[in-house]
Amino acid sequence: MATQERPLRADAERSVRTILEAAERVLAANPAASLEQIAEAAGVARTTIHRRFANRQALVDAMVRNVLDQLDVVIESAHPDTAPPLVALHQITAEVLRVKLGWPFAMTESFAPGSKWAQGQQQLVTRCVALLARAQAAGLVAADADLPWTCQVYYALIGEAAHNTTGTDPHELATKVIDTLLHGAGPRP
Amino acid sequence: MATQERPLRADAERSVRTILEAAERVLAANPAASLEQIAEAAGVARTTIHRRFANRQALVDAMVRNVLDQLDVVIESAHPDTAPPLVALHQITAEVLRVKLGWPFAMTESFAPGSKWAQGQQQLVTRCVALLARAQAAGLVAADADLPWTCQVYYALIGEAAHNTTGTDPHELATKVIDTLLHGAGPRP
DNA sequence: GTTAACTGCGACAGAGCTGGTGCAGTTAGC
DNA sequence: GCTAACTGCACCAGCTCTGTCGCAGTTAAC
Repeated sequence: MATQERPLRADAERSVRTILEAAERVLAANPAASLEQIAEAAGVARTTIHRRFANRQALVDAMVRNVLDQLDVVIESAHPDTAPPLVALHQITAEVLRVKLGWPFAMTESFAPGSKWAQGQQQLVTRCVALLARAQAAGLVAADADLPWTCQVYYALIGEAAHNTTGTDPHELATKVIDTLLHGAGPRP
Repeated sequence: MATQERPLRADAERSVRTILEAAERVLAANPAASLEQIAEAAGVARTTIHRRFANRQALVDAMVRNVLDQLDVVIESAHPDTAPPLVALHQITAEVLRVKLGWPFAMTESFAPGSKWAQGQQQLVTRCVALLARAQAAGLVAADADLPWTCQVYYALIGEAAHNTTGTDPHELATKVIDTLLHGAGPRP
């Protein structure tokens, strides 16, 4: 079966990575795809997936945990509590976009409402709101802004930007996202 | 065995409605739900669903067609080509929100990328861009704004607003959406 | 070099979903 | 009131997916 604690051998570790990446590709295209299809995309026998992951849910969970860990690192390394708000915001946006472009399925899965990841996600929202509050204190955000709503909009903008296959440079996209978030589409004074 | 052209009897018509509404409720909660669950929610035998809809896809198609028709009516009645842009925008936003709150599954389904509804959706985008262009001419939107991107943001904002169960009044939500779309979260001059 | 871990393959059982049929009872429409 | 349409029910056939097993061959780790 799977999901044991014993350290994996190097080749097993490798096939786990391969499976996770293939699952991302396949499930992004079709969330209802079978394990058979995932195995084929990974160049692996279906039984191997079952050996490494107890069931489909365990596989998805591993994918989600993977991106959540990445997001944690990304946010931490942007120093959202000490760096200038706009700098941190830009840095985080670009990096989150990079993660989202690579792991779209796992990303949407982790953000699915009412999932087991709700608490982990709530933690992200809290940090996001905290950063926005710093931006507010710095005058970047209106004093009377609805921060949870702004945070929601921020996530949505990142999601939309990730759909834009044209501008694939994360930093360029990040600039657009933050510009839209702060100023909208209206005329500038 | 279904989707015939012969006019349905009144009771059959009624059960079709019941099934569509139940399907919306069930599939919104779980897109992978079985027809059995939908039938149960509709207070109907599963075979009845099969009698009215050739297969699962036909059922979903009917749901999507239903909302697309609603959206068409909604947009048309707001006179997007003649009414003042801001008025039309607000009117459309509020009504679309009303539709989305009632048919979240069908709505996201119809907007799924690469679906058979892509062309119908493209038509909506075109009309949306046209309306935004009028708003641009009226000075509501920056002259150098990226209209397709703005339209994308507009859709995303509507989607997010629909997740807000707190402010359930469509007009209130519409105000928030348009305000965010045009001005973002930054401080007002 | 030995051993334990890993993999592919073939096969299997079980479960769930789909789509269909026939029949008896009810109901809308004329 | 008559007829055709509609529905629920029981039942069935077929399919796909999941999860498991054993075995033979390969490979990493000591």
